[in-house]
This record gives sequence, C-alpha cells and structure tokens, in this order.
Amino acid sequence: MERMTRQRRAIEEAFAQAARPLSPAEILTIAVRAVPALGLSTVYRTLRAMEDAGVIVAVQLPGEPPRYERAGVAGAHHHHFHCRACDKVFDVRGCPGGLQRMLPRGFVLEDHSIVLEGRCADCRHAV
Amino acid sequence: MERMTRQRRAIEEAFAQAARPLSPAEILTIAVRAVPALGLSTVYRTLRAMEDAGVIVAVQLPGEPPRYERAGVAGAHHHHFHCRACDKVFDVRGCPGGLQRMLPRGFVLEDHSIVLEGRCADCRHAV
DNA sequence: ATGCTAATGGGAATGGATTCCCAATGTCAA
DNA sequence: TTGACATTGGGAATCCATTCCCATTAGCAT
Repeated sequence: MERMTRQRRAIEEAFAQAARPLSPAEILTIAVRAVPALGLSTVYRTLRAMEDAGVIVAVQLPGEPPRYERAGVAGAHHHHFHCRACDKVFDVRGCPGGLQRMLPRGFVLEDHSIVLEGRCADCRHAV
Repeated sequence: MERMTRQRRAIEEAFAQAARPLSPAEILTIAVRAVPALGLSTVYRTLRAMEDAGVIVAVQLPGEPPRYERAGVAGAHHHHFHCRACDKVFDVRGCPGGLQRMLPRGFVLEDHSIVLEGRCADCRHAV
C-alpha cells in the first residue's frame, strides 16, 4: 500500500466513524457510500495491508468471522460486547481481575479474552 | 439416532475418557482406536444428533472451529483454557464477578464467555 | 502533463469445515 | 433367525470466507 487511494481513504474513514470493530462486509457497506464501485476484494486486500502494517488488529469472537478495529483502541487492554440482535460488536472497558485463580495447576496464563453477549442499547427492546 | 451402534458407543466413550472439549477430528482420532473403519461423516452426524438431543454442547472459541463437551459438564457455569502449543482446550472452573460493571449504559447482559490462552501443564516447557 | 506501475474490481478459484448421497452393513423387534 | 430399515463410510458436493487473476484505472514523482 504505497498510494493513498479513494477506496483506502473510505475504509479508514469507516473505522473512524464506526468507532467499533467492523467485519469486512460492514466495512464494505459503510465505505461503498463514499466509493460506490468499491469491491470486496479491495476491502480484504486493504484490511490485510493495514493489519500487516499494524494499523488495525483482528477481533476474534467465538463462532464468528473476524472483525477489525484500529490498533490505537486495542492498545489499551479491553474486551468486547456482542449484540445478539443486530450482531454488532462493541468495545467495553475494564477487566475483572482474578483470572489467574481460575488456572489449573501447572498451567501458564499468557492472555485472555472476555466476550459479553446480550443486547446493545439500540436493540434493548427489539424482538 | 434410534440404535446404539459400535461407532456411537466409541464416540461417547471418547468424551468420557478425554474429559475435555473435543473437536470432530480429535474425536475421530480417539474413537477410531475402537472402531478402525470409523468415518468422519459418522462423527459429524453423531455429534449433530447428540447436540440436538442435548447430550453435548458446542464450545466456541475465538478463531477456532467448535469443540464439543458433555452437557453435564457444561451444566455448571465454567470457562475454557486454550493451549497455544498443543491446541487442546480444557475446562476451568470459577468465574470472576464484576462483568456487569463493564457494560456500557443501556446494554443488557445475557451471557458471557472467558477464554484463557497460554500453555497447559504438559506444554509448560515445550517450544 | 506524462508515464510508470501500484491499486482496483469482480468473477473465478481456493481452502477448510461440514454435509450430502447411496450402496452396503448392522441393529434389534418380533 | 429374520427382515425392516436405521446407520455407516467415503468420496463428492456444498458452504462461506477469503484470495487470486488480470485487464483496466488512477496515484504521484518528475
């Protein structure tokens, strides 16, 4: 990625506006408003380049294809909330301690992830 | 699943012996010792039937294909440990509270999952 | 403005997990 | 023991996410 193109600008803009982890499909949906001809190939290609460059990081959730978010946000340790109604993922701050205590004897803890499931504010009363 | 076959018995036996969540491939590896001709189709078919019957539940980890474990084990609230060296998954008991406090305003918490990553006792010193 | 070439788009191809298909096999009620 | 039919095995087919291919388009250094 040596050149700044309209499509790349649109993708970066999508991350800036959403302020939450986005799937490739979500990114396409948002960025296509700025660049109607935008193709899914370009989204994937750009995401990979951005990830390699450390600009974004993958957010893996159980049983879900990966989302991506800006590395800056991920810089601070945080976790995620997955809305079961709209399928969107949100960042949540904070982290309960005491995980070390859950560890079986002899196991070494290197990292952890917590995923909260439920309904986001918008889907609070949705079916 | 109306009939008790050798292959189904071997699969149930695999769960009983392993006492940890197993992937379809792991189940095949273990159960094929009792039934050499066992096919992967049968493993998948049986897993689905067992899941539908509520005998086992799927264990979803971030970025991983599902494992399965007996529902009895899952009856008690617990979480999982994923060994980065051998890729095995283990149950861990306990759960830190305070997750409610991480929730953004207006969000409703329905469930959560915690995945610990690191090295199991066996891989403690592995490369 | 020009030219080199990186980047695009979209349809085809890939890869891994899972399901389907169906002739052969094995279970179990009678 | 027998027969109806549930179950099996394994190769083909499907599914979905992602990547590849390549002719066309368009940054950007000069």
